[in-house]
Amino acid sequence: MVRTARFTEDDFIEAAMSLVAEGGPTAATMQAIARRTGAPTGSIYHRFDSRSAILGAAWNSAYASFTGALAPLLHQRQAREAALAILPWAEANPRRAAFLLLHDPVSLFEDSPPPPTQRQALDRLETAFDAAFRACIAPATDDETLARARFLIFDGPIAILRPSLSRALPPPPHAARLIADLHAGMPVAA
Amino acid sequence: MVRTARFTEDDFIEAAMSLVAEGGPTAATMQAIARRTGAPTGSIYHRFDSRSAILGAAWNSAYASFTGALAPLLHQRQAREAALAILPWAEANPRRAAFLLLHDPVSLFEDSPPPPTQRQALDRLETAFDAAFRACIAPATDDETLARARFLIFDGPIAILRPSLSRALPPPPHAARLIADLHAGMPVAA
DNA sequence: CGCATTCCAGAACGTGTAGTCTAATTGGCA
DNA sequence: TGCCAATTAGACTACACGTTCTGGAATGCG
Repeated sequence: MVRTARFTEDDFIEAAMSLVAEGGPTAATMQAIARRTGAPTGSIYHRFDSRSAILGAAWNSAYASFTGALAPLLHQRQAREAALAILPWAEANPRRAAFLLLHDPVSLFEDSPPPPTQRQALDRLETAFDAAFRACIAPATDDETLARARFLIFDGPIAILRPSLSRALPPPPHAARLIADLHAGMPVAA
Repeated sequence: MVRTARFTEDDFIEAAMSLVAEGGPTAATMQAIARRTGAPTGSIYHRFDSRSAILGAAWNSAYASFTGALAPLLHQRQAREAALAILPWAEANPRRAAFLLLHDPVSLFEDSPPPPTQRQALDRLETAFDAAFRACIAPATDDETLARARFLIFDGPIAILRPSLSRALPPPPHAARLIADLHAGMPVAA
């Protein structure tokens, strides 16, 4: 290292995340990232091969953070606690949460897919997290139980969280009550 | 009328809807709409002032269809039946459902908002539907009850429906059971 | 039969995009 | 002090996009 770097990879990842969180995938143009970080576009391409590479890195980072918060609870077969854990995670990682949960991933990579290396890393993250999820509901493996658990642990809580996420507000106090009631009235193990 | 029209407004609306349903808002470019309908771009501009006008018309049409299917049930205070009615509606209107429920509306109009006329028409649809929703949960008006009901009637069922919507498949048989269980374990009137 | 009107048709324009290229700057090290 | 690789810097290219423009084709009416 012979010259001190003014910009790190994380600077660009953070900028891309918050731009997507605020204005959707198309808001994260290279020039918008450059403006937000104060870097010229050339410096971004010095760190990343392409725009998809930045978005892919951001996605993997946010996904790893999310699954890292939930996987231990799933392995302990605590479905309710895992669902509730989404709230403090989102409050502690507002940009990551809005980036990951608010916008549709298909729009992120529709123009060009992320580099194969990142795609493989994401595949590993996904299979590891899927294993945790299946461990939580084992021994059931039928489609209905899977869909039910996916709704109770992920999609339901995320739907409850979405209104406050899209307003960049912390989860309201009744969000936790809603999720708890959801699990009380409709247990994962039917 | 002096020359028979080869393309109608609905041709372009339908094309825009299915393009968005399949590939997100950015997939519905004017050239993509032109390709799908077989029309040159000039013919599209003969029917619509702008791209936002097409997307706005598509949105209003889909929203009107959706609320038209649910509002009567809400006025009869049948929250459970309204939530369940989303399934047959989505099965009967697969393109509209995927267009309306799968993708984030903020990405649709982020570049340029729809024409004021359409915006006002949508406002009217929204206030009318909100009145139906409030009639369903009256006399409660507190935030928690509103959020709870919104989740039970709309966001929850939509989250249950989303996986099959994004695969362009009809709702699986267990979707109705899931929604029914949701309302059985967690009634709107707490 | 030709005129007026409606519509089709697609080339052309300006803008904003992702990505490239070349040069200038920086700072540890011999 | 002078070298050299890492990094910044931003002009530049090629392209896709939304939109406009001009011309031609069709059809009801007099």
